[in-house]
Amino acid sequence: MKPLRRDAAENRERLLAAANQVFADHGLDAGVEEVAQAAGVGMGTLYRRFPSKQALIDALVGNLRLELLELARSAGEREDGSGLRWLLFAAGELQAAQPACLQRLWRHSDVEPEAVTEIRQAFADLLADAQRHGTVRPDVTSTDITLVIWSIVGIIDTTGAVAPTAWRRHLELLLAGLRPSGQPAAGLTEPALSPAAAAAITG
Amino acid sequence: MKPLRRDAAENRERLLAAANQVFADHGLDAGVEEVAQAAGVGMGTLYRRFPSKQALIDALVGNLRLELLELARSAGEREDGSGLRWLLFAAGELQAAQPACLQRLWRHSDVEPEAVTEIRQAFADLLADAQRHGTVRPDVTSTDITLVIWSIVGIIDTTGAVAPTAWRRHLELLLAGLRPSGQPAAGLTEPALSPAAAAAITG
Amino acid sequence: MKPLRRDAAENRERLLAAANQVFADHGLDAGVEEVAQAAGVGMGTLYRRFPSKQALIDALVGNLRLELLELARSAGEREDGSGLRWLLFAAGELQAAQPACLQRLWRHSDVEPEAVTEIRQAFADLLADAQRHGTVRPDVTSTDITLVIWSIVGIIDTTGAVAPTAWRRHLELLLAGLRPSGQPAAGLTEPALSPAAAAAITG
Amino acid sequence: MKPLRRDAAENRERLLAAANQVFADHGLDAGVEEVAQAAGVGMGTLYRRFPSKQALIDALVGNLRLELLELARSAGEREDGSGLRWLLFAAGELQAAQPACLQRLWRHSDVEPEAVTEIRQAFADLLADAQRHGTVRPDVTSTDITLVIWSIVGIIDTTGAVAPTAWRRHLELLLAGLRPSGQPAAGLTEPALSPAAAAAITG
DNA sequence: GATGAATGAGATTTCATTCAT
DNA sequence: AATGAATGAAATCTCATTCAT
Repeated sequence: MKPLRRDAAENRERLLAAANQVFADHGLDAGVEEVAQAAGVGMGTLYRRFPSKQALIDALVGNLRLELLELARSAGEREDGSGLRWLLFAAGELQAAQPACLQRLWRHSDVEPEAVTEIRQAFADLLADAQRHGTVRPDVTSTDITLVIWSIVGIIDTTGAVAPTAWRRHLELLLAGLRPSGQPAAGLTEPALSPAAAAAITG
Repeated sequence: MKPLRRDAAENRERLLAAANQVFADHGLDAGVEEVAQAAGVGMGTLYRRFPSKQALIDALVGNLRLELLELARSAGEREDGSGLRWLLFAAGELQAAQPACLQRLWRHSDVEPEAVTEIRQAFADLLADAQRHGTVRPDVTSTDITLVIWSIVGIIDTTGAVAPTAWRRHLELLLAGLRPSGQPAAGLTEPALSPAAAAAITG
Repeated sequence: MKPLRRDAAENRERLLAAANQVFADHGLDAGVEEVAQAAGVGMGTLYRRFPSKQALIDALVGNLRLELLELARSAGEREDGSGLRWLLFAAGELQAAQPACLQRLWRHSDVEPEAVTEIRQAFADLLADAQRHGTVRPDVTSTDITLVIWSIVGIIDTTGAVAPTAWRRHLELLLAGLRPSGQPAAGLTEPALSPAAAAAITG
Repeated sequence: MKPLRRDAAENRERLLAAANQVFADHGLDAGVEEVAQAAGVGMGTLYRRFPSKQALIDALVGNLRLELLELARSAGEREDGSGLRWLLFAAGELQAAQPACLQRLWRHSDVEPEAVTEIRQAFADLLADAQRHGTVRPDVTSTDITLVIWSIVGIIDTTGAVAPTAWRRHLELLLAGLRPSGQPAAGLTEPALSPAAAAAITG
């Protein structure tokens, strides 16, 4: 596993960036040739770096998982019960910024499986922490948080192209649903999706 | 637009049912030949009924939109403020039962546009009704409800194959987030997604 | 395993014939597109009949093996000790006429394995018969006959394009080598390869 | 045509040796990259020494032809009529030891054409010598000997990987076929191909 | 001179769509 | 009208050859 030559490493990065762009714009069905062109390299270079289209997608997924892991670790350092909320927003930002393979991100695949496990554990710990601090009702489970993420993915998947921050307000509402019974709901600070945008999305 | 002969109409229905099954099982990338086989007809018949694969998908989308419209109209007849909640659950059931083209359902397309408009209006009315009855906080907008639906779509898309009812609990949490500040949160009656299922999905 | 429609069966035959021609002329490395064009059909038709290039080659090999089996059975009906000689010449003719996949014909592959077994057995029986009739020396084994065939394959492979009958005289010499010690050698009735042809082959 | 620097000459030899190995193991379709790796050099070095894959193969062919020429000259020094037999066995040994490009060895190509001519002439002379000594029947021609060689090539090509000496017994039989009518056949001293090996080859 | 990354034409294979039977 | 075979453009992937380091 020797390190890549500098030019090779550059091409690898350009390919990943191009793939992110192309797949985000045209979906994972976009041809690899388009990716290669967007990266400014030939087909052969793409296939030298990534032995198959799947491997290219996997690399994107893996990168994203690792970035999420970084965020999860950062969130774990907070000790005031705000880590869960912080991580959910941070994960949303990351996913909204890199929507190329959202559909594969949380689907079974063998890329960086330890990262997934650790992220899941981090969410569980942060949930417990939040519940200890009384900001989340006690009957919420770890898998409820998982669903929160998948819910956000669904929103970004639908609205991302037109209203890339619409998910934030939805997350606020979700978090309001998680608060303990007695605790008063905070006001919604994020703006709602504009009706015009909603109409543009749905047709 | 003369009516179809009876056998032709039968073929049409069988094709739609087969498409629903096949696309739900293998995604929209599944081949049209598989659909024709599942319907027990030849390719020529499929293309006589639907001039393109896209037209077939559009027909599924249109049907679903019309069914949702039916539900929306039913919900509108409720006058006790419960219509919004009822419609959201009913729409979830429908979407979980027919996950073939969820991703296209709420994307721009010219199939049954009046239905979409009317559904959107129905949600707006039901929201106003709920707010009038004090079951939803007043700063929730109509597009917030739209996002609730897309959120549920995201959940079903991810969990549907393994845990087809997992979305219900999430919707309960979401609805809890919509409740006015003073109103105490109800207990969660739907079961949470099992950790085993979550692990099976994510890998 | 329903029978093919007439037109489909025709196309199948034309593809096999075209493949025989193209592979014989340009080797197995020839592109499948060339085969399709030679058959006068589109690529899709080729791949509808044969799911891969390998399957196409296998079909050729299988056909040839079955034809050889027919010959072997015919040879077995002779009871005057001449069956071995007859079969060797007949197999030579067949192989010289269809040199497309000689190299795969006798290599391990799972096409019609029973045919191979039966052919091998036929040769063994014919050898024993010839030895009983005193036309082949007793220390010749069944695998010696196998090598005779592979030897002929080598000749056809090299000379087939220029001198498609050159193998015959070589087979006469080989058979002379198999005769019992006392038996006088017959005259060579087949013409020798012309020096000009040999020079043309070797360069 | 200045001589190569010592290290360059070394690289050339290592490339030829590697090509012999790789092509023998995986056929001439093996990639040039594999050859370069086996030789422990980079692609650029390979292409500096040999301007194309064909040139590399040609070099192997040329070497083999020159080695055969050496053998032919040695055989010519024998004056007891045994030269032909000796050369055929020696050529067989050489070809069995270097089976990388047997199929090209006797095909038209412009590498070392004088060697080919001289080898052919040597065989013709040795044949005449053998006939003069009465060890080969008079109606055998020079091209018959050529076919003997190609026959051996066919055997090695098929059996070489499993039974690298199987060709010897076949050559004995062939030589028996060449002996004059009156001369008694010698016993076969080489072992026959085992049935197990034959089965392993054919499948 | 040596290296190995980059190139891109060409190979195999798929599949939405058309058309002869 | 129904069938399913035929079509061919487009996708993924390979590899002999070139070229920047």
